[in-house]
Amino acid sequence: MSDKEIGKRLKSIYRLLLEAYGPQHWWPGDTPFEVLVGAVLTQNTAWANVEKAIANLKHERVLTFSRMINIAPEKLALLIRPSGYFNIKTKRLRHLLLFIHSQYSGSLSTMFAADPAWLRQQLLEVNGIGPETADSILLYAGEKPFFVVDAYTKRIFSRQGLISGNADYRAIQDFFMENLSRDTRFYNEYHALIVRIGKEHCKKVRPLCNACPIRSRCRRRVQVSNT
DNA sequence: GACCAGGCACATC
DNA sequence: GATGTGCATGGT
Repeated sequence: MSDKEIGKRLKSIYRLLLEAYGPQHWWPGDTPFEVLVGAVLTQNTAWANVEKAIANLKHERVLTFSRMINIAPEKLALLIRPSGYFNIKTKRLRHLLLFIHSQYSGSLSTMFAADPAWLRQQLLEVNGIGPETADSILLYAGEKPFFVVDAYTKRIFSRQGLISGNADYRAIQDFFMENLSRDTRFYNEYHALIVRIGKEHCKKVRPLCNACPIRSRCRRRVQVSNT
């Protein structure tokens, strides 16, 4: 398949998803700081559990940079407990906050004014910030055009036959970014739609059901039993 | 009760 | 470099 055909295919899938589900209005957060915190809390975690943790943080009024960096780690862990992995996530949040404090004086707007590629490298050096979390922060908190790759992206697009099943993060991200124009709004919506269809149709073991908007192109099309 | 969720770091081979 | 494991709560 030529590059031109791949680009058309990716845009076609995007259109199908948008027609089926409409705009997803991501990221679900009121401020860039809330988005950044949510990006850590949602690591391998259902969003509904993250919402409970965010609600706790809001109720205790610690969802700002200066408040969160100053509260006791034990208290932070207690508040984010519903999002799971609360001890490790407390450490990861603190690593991230200390990085922003030392490098950007605790200012997200200063941080996002830095060269995006350089900032991405810096974020990846923070313990607890991997490629998906870094790209989520860059795209959804900083509005920088980085395509976010997650488990659903890999599963869905390998089933579509567009990427290899053993492609790594960078290879998959390059695949999208080399075949789609670098557009923050577009990347925002595309990833959100992938998560949406992933939750409904493309879970790890569940086969696609007949209502899947891209089923006709899916290699793993399986008849669903009556359960 | 098993499986899954919008990952990541680290140990081991 | 690839593979396995710990981290943990809450919904289905």
